[in-house]
Amino acid sequence: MDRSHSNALTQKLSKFLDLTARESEALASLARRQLTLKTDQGLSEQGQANHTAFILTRGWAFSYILLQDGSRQIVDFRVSGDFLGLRGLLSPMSDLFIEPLTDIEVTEFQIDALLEMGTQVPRLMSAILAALARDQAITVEHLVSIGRRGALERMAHFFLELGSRLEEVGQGRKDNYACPLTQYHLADALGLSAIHVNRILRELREEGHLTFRKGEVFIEDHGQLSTLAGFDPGYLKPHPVF
Amino acid sequence: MDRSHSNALTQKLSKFLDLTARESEALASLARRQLTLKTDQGLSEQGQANHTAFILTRGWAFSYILLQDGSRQIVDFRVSGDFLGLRGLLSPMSDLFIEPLTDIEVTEFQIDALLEMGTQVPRLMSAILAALARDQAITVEHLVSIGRRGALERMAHFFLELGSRLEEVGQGRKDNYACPLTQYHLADALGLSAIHVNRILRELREEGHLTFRKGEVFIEDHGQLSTLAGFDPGYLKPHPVF
DNA sequence: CGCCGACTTGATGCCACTCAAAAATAGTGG
DNA sequence: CCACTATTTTTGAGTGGCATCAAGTCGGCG
Repeated sequence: MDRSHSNALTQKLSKFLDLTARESEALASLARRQLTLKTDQGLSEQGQANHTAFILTRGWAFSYILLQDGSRQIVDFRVSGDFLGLRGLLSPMSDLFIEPLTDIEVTEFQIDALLEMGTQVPRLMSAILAALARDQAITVEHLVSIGRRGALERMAHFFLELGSRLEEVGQGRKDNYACPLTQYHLADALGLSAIHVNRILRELREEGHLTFRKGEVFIEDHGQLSTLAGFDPGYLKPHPVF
Repeated sequence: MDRSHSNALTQKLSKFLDLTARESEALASLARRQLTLKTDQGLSEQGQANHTAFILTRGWAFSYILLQDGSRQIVDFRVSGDFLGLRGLLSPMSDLFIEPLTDIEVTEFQIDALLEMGTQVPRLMSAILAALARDQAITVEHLVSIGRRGALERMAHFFLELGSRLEEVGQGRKDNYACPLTQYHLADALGLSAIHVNRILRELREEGHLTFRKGEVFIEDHGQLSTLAGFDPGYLKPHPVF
């Protein structure tokens, strides 16, 4: 897997199937431009208009929904290799916002062109479906966490998932990685209050399970914590496509 | 839209784009067989093996995840016209179960054949992506409900969504429809205890908002309740595809 | 008729929220 | 480099929403 300098789209889809040289080339030609965005530049608007979506190549972003009472539900944090705004091109999505969490780099591509390409190289279409399906599996797992796990398990599960996803894209180890979130982000992602997040973090730290300090996460005993949180990374692993 | 007797797949996808006669025919040829399933026959297993998925044509089903402590999180209730098990073919999904809630009828189709067809009729592929994206939008809305809405708004939002979805497929009116769920189902879908579900239902009834009795739902003032619950059906409406 | 699943209601308790505010940290301009 | 401000983190006290425990009612069905 020595494609670290090739196209972001190529890297993403190669997680789901082995690309031939020809396929890689074709994909690479889809990338329109590299963009650098700062913290306050939302990118939900960008895409809708000109039928483009993005792949995140550096930094963190997050997608969220704002309720009328001003509260916020964060749907997912997006890291290197994740699609941004792909779903918004395919369905209404009312009011899902996407915002950089740090300064980010993204590569832009056109959905039309991608679909067009799918007709010539069918396997690519499967890969895109698989990527979409994986995102859906992640959302479902968050739903389960918020619906049926206590605050502590929920928090633990969250950091375990994050660790796995980051390790997968070479951004750290599953039990030790950089993480630029604030406790407010955690609160809005996990359906808790920021204050309670703080207490739970303390509890996790004092129990020797996990430390989250100054933008870095340490997980003491990954196996033990996985059991505690009911974390089974099965839903994250891409699986071979036809 | 007088295709009520045509193929289920045709009906489903025609929500997202206008099919030509040729396209309809091609799609119709994908359906392998009609199955009738009873309440206790799960169908997660069925699909995975032989690469088939289903469209629900009659009755209700639901998808859920079981946690190790025995609790259950229902992800979605599926009604006529919804896909069943499509995502499971594309990603691992660890342990998402799908089960009939009533006796149901489904039409089976092969994912491979569907993808294959997409290469010849590209617009179909867009429609499938759109259908998947809509399911994702629904899941996200559930996430928001559980994460950030109080029990009463959450319950109201749930019945409002259900009403819209049922009306869309001609299974009732958005403010009055048949609904075979038990309070336990509601509890596991909404992240509440069954007992609390009961109290909230009573409150909704006494406040004159909504009645759920003997498998039937009445919504008094749809507009008012929508405001109360923060329900905006935008995320449900299919939107034109390229 | 007796059983069982679904629904209902009351009492009690805890988990997580809100309100309030201080301490630590980071960012900014003089 | 330091004062100043904004953000983030931390802690305490009090409250409330929702869970749990317990038990009784209703209707359907063998």
